[in-house]
Amino acid sequence: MTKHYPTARATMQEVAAAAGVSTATVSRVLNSPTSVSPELVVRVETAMQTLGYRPSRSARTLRSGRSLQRVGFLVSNIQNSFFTDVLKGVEQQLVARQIAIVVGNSNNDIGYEAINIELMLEEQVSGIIAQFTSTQRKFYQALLHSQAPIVCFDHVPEGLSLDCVMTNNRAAMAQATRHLIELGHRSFGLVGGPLSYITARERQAGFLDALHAAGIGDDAIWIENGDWQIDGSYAAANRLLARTPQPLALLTINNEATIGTLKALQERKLRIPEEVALVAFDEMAWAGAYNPPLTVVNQHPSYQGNAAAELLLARMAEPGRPIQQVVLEAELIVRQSSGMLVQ
Amino acid sequence: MTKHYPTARATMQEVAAAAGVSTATVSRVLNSPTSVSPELVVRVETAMQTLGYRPSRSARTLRSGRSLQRVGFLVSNIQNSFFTDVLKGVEQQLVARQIAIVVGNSNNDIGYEAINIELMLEEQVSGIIAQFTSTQRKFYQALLHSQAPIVCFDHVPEGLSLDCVMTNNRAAMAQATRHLIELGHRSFGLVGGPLSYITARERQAGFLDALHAAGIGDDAIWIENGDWQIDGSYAAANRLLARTPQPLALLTINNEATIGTLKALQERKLRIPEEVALVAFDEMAWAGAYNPPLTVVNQHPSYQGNAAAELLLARMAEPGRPIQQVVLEAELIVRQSSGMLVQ
DNA sequence: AATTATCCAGAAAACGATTACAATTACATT
DNA sequence: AATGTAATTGTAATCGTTTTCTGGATAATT
Repeated sequence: MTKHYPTARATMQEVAAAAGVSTATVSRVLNSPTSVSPELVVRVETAMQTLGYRPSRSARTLRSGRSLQRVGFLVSNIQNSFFTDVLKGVEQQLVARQIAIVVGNSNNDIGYEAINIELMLEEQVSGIIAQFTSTQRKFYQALLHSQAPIVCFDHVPEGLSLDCVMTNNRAAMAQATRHLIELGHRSFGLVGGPLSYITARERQAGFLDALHAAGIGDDAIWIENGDWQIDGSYAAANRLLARTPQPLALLTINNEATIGTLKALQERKLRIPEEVALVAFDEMAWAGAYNPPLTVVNQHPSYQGNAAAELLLARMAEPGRPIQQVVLEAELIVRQSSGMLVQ
Repeated sequence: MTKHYPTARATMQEVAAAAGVSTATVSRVLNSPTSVSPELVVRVETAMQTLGYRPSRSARTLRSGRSLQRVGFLVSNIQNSFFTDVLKGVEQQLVARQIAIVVGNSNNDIGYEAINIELMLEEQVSGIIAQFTSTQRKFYQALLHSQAPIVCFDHVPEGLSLDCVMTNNRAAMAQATRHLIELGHRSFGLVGGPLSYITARERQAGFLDALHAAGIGDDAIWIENGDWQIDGSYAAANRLLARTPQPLALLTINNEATIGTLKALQERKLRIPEEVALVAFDEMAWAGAYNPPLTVVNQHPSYQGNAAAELLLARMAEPGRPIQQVVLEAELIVRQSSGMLVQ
């Protein structure tokens, strides 16, 4: 008994003919089976089975207007594990609901981002989950006017009110810094990010909050900002290490900054945590396998993805609902790079 | 002079009316502008501009049958950087051509993979670039019968003939092993993968090729196979390290195996490369920032993505063309984890 | 028993594009 | 001047669904 795989795609017409009903009935079986007599339901369903019927999304979307079935996922760098971790969370929520995900990767380029946005709108995505490349509102005018439901994560462009999910960045960074203080470190460096991003500003503020609260003087605080990416952070870390006394306790602003910093440390043959202690923002698959294992701030990215998907679904279902922000607390995972109280 | 953003989406009808032409002409301006008089082209184009017209992909796809505009990208684990690196390469090729990418992540689960495949087929993707979760043909019958153009990368399920792009795995692993031999190492371990995958078998074969060619006896060769993933590889590495004399030269079968192995090494406080030398399969963003920097085999994933996209485009354009395999040579990036000739 | 309400299924009109075909025009050829 | 040809443009059918509207059958109410 071999299963039958039709060569060409069967249409609703053919299913209707095979079941001896009208296409309207087939459609009803698909969309609201309760409104069709049980007898016909089975007849139609077996017809669908044997013909290997698969409804055309294009036709559905075209006819019904709404396309509850396609969602865009836009990020600045698809190679960054934070974003793919979020994507996984989004996927979990959406695939179960038969919603396809269209990905767009701007690769940190506003131009590509614009192309991707256009593409998504043409695709008639019913919503977009985005980590925008820029903080400037002007780049998103067209998107905003398209009326598409949007959920941001990581950061929201200046002056826009949108649903979003974020980490409590200030508290997270403060906690990480406090951890370093409690370990007895006395001078502190931050490999930061571009201050045009609220995310970078908040994390920096958290860093300073903790330091000032502990009465650490400004002469023991160094900050160099990179560009969220490996190379820029590598340069920033090098600037920092060149003018900084050791021992030093270092924090990084995100996962790529961590890699750049590690590279700089590695090249300068500085020992972690003896000469330079480190707490990294963002958990990474290999953080526990690093030598030494890295103490990190975990933003729970896949959970953020879940939350973003839920927000989007809610917004799509009820466009008029109030704008909502979901703020998640991060978790400090203490490993060895931050140094130890007892050596 | 503010740009006009229409609230509701304009249709081709409206554009036609605004430009004082028929919808056929508007369509032609879109699809083969040369067949329309220049004068009308500009009239139509300005009408599209002012109305903010954006063609409906659903309608296009429905009417034209072909949907040259949507491609599926299916992987077993979207969190694995090798796959996202490939995705980036695919993206580069496709977005420029206005083709959207629908991602599917099976998360190493055949069931989820099947759901994703169904979803993609419903989406009427015009082709699929896939890194299949299983090697067993039976899981892909429905997909195959759908007639959708498919390009595999990483591996091809048993007994299927499909376009694909792969690394010359055997040669790559042999080269890596030879590197270790030349460095003077004398016993060798492999943290391998499931041998049901041709990819794992080939890499293992390359490992043995080089060893046998150098006259290394079987008593100096250890192999433990994991599951391509971190945890399984961690366990395999632990088995290996438990029954292996040091010094040892180790190879890993992929990036996740590397992380698992590193974790095991780290826990056992084994020094790299003094006690255990290491060559890792797959370049990773942080490989050069590890302590010590990791010698790796680089598969050029984003280039593989480019190639896969090109293959798919070619197949979509000409379904009858002969099946083609693209085999890429990998590159050994020598850093410090493999040990040094001169200490 | 007559009337009304309820339910179910079909007919047919959309949705927004593409495209075969027909019609018009302009131009070249004789 | 008449005819043929090529280049443009328009008309209308069509893609595969959903959905409104309508009719007929059955059940419920009086």
